[in-house]
Amino acid sequence: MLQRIYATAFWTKEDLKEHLDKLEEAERRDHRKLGTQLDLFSLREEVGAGLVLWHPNLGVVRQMLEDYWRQEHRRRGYDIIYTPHIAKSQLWDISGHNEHFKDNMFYMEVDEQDYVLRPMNCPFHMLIYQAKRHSYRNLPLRYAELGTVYRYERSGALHGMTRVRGFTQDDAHIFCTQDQFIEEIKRIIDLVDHTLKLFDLEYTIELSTRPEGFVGSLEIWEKAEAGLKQAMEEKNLPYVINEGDGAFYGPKLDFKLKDALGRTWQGATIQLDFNLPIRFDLKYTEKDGSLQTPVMIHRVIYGTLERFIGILIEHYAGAFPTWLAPEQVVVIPIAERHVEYANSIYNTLKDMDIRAHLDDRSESMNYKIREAQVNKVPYMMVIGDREIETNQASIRTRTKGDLGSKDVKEFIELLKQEIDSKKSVI
RNA sequence: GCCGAUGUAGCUCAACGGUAGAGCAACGGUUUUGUAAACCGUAGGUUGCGGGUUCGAUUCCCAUCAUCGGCUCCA
Repeated sequence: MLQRIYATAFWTKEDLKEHLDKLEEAERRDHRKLGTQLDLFSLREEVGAGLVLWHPNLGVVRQMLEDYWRQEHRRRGYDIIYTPHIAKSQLWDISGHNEHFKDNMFYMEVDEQDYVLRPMNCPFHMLIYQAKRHSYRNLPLRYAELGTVYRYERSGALHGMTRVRGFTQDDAHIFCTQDQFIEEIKRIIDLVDHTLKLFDLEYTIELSTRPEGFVGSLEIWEKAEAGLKQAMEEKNLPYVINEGDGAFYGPKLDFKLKDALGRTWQGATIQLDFNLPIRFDLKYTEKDGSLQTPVMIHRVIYGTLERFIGILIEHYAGAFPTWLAPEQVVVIPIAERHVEYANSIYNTLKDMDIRAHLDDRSESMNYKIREAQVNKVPYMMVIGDREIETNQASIRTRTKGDLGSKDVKEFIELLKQEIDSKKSVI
């Protein structure tokens, strides 16, 4: 009989202590723990493994990410589309998913027809492309969708929000000519870099090249790989090459993010696809009138909202920057006679579209402050006799503590600036 | 899916063969407070679900679902 034994060894006591400190910190930042503590999300046995319930607090964070995403995509020439979450099995025969991913898909039968809960969005996007004739003149076409998909992941692979069975990809498919895809890839890299910088996330990039059993011509693979390398070099970004690790349908660039435990997670990915456009018989008319097959790029920026936000929770240790914070300000009247003035401040905040809450419970100021701190609310406005006299508010931040009294109007202006710029200014 | 572990109140945990207990949260009351927890009280559980062993199971056994650590796989 074989017995497996795991051990971790250290040369010195200091190394051991460092390791233990790191574990403790990782536990403190664990998104699953913070998910309960901060009332962000839950998983329920009766719903099913790997299916996330987003609570109102995390709903706010998601909305902010989605708003930012839509704005950036509109700005960068994407068309936003919506497609169904299920499709007849026939569609997945065309795409080849039934052949390759059968074990990972959810099937159902209705009216003696087989349907599939979609594991990917691409087939739908290609059908939209197919809906009309295309000319080289209107390429590239960029279809984007926050597409929710379902994949039957192995039970042992599930992990909090970062590895689940139902998730929303911030997906897009770009249809372009062979002369355009390098430029398109550079544009995507820009968007990824811009987005990850916004969250102060560090990443590493991996380029995966042609595997055994690839589809498409050697010529286009070489052009594609060279194109990806060229794009990386022109962007002056370091990357490592995973020789032969590309998908059978095309080479790809993967952006890896780290969680609190130092584990790396796949985030953004940019994949060239020489296969699906052929399977779906996609065409466009070239200058000379001939019909050509477009190059398709699959790409995600966040990857999935579930995983990305899980990583963000750990990255910020639950203390979201003001623009993302579920609750941005708590107004704390010290005694009952301060509630009226506090309420007027609260109404002003609300009118300014700032996520605020008036804590007018008959609890002590210290209790309210503690609760706001525990909930990691970025700002507290404490209101007492002094503040009412001077038309001010005593400002406390979750990180710097008491900042003293400030003019209410001026403070709200700063706060608004901080939210709009998505950067800390106070 | 595999190897190992765990599942007790909303949360964090205790009790471990003799009809479940605390703190916090919730609710009611008192208190009106100056920068991280005022005080008193009330309520809350077929111990994940199903079976078995036993006079008796939260406790032991089996199965199942879920979670956790690792492997494999992936966004």
